[in-house]
Amino acid sequence: MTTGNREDYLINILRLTEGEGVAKTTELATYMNVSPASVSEMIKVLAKEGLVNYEKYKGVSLTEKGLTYARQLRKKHHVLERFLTDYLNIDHKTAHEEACRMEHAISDESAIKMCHMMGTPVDSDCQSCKKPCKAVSEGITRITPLNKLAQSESGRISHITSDDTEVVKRLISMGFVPGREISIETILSDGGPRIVRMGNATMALDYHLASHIFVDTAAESE
Amino acid sequence: MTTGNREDYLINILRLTEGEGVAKTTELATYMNVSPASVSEMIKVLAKEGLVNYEKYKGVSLTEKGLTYARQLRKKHHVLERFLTDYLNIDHKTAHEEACRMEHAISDESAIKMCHMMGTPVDSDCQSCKKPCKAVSEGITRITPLNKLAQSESGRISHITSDDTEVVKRLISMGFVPGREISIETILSDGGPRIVRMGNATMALDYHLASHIFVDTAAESE
DNA sequence: GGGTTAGATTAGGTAGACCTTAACTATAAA
DNA sequence: TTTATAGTTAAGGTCTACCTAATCTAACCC
Repeated sequence: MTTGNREDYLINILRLTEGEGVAKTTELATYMNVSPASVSEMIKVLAKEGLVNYEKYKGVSLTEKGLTYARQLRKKHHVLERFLTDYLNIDHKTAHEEACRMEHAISDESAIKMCHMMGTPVDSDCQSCKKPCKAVSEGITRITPLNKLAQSESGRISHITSDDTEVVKRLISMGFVPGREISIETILSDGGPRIVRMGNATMALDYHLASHIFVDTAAESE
Repeated sequence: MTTGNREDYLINILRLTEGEGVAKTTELATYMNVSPASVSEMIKVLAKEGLVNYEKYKGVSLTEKGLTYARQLRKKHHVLERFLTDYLNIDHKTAHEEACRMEHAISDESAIKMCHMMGTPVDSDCQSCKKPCKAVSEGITRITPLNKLAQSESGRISHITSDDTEVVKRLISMGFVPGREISIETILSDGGPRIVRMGNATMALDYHLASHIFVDTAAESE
């Protein structure tokens, strides 16, 4: 793992190379408010770690490894930023600044799980983000809204999603936490409440509310 | 703001001084796996910032300011750790390590709001945490157990939960179905039964039983 | 092709955060 | 009062990250 600062360089290189193929030293220096000399120096370090392609006087670009790393970072940033604004009600500017700090501290695993928790792709124009989230929530396993599950079926909560943040918050506070095992005890009527069991708690849940909880039926027992 | 490392020193001083009044240099050094010399040095820095009381050869203790700071950090740690384990299903050991990193990055504001989001006090022996959490968590979501509702208050049943499946089933069979409007007609005594009205039925309900029914008081008529 | 110049690189240096070892000093218990 | 233990200072090392100044290169124009 590299330092937070190095990670910032990577992200900025990603930003600058997204359109063009390479980022120029001066360009990057201006962007980051440091001297070109500092950039040259840092680039060499990053090159030594195999994160950037570097040909003297020709500008930098990310290697495959660096690209993955940088995208991952950006994803973390988005995931955190979104969490801060949507779940904690932090204003966007503050959330952004905070995400800038936290993106260096959060692990890959947590970022992905956070993404799942929030249920939706984090950033519509972030491919590396969109895909894994989608993939995990739809492709790999059978994800079904809780209200579509038959009696006695069970699985693991994959994610919770709703247009309404409040609904998500409420469900989570009720204990519908992604990752937990859940099973349908009883279905009272077709469009009626579901009685479900999670761990050693049983609860009855409105049909409509249940539709926001997505269950991975492939992951029964651990 | 100090660096992450300095913050670690503060937390560890807090830990070691919690029982005794002061932490000894060597003790702290052993605890943190650094030389006593490093501790002496750092202590001086922290003293200069007004975070610790330091008398040569007499050990360190936190000043009021340092105590607040350190408690805040510990709170952040707990809040994050709890979020990681409960919401993201990260195992405890990993969550702890990650919280150690993130506690230095998260803002006070976010930590508090995160605490609110999770609804419960983060740490039972952390006063500064206990209070605000309770207050706001009840404020924001306005989901209240039926037995805590005041007379003539009303709302919509959000969910029913209990360790005991039978209890949930019984309540459902009595007509306490999520989604239904409910109001408190009469409170017989503080810990006594509630007489409630749902639709055109009235019934009396044991105080304890009522505690399993959660009512959303914000959503009266939809 | 040769000169000019903008841009990039190297060299060398500063500063801060931590850490270490080694030598010295205070404290308190025998 | 002595002495062991704990604590402190001094001196110095490493690492990260930055800077300025000087040098170098590529590329473009004539």
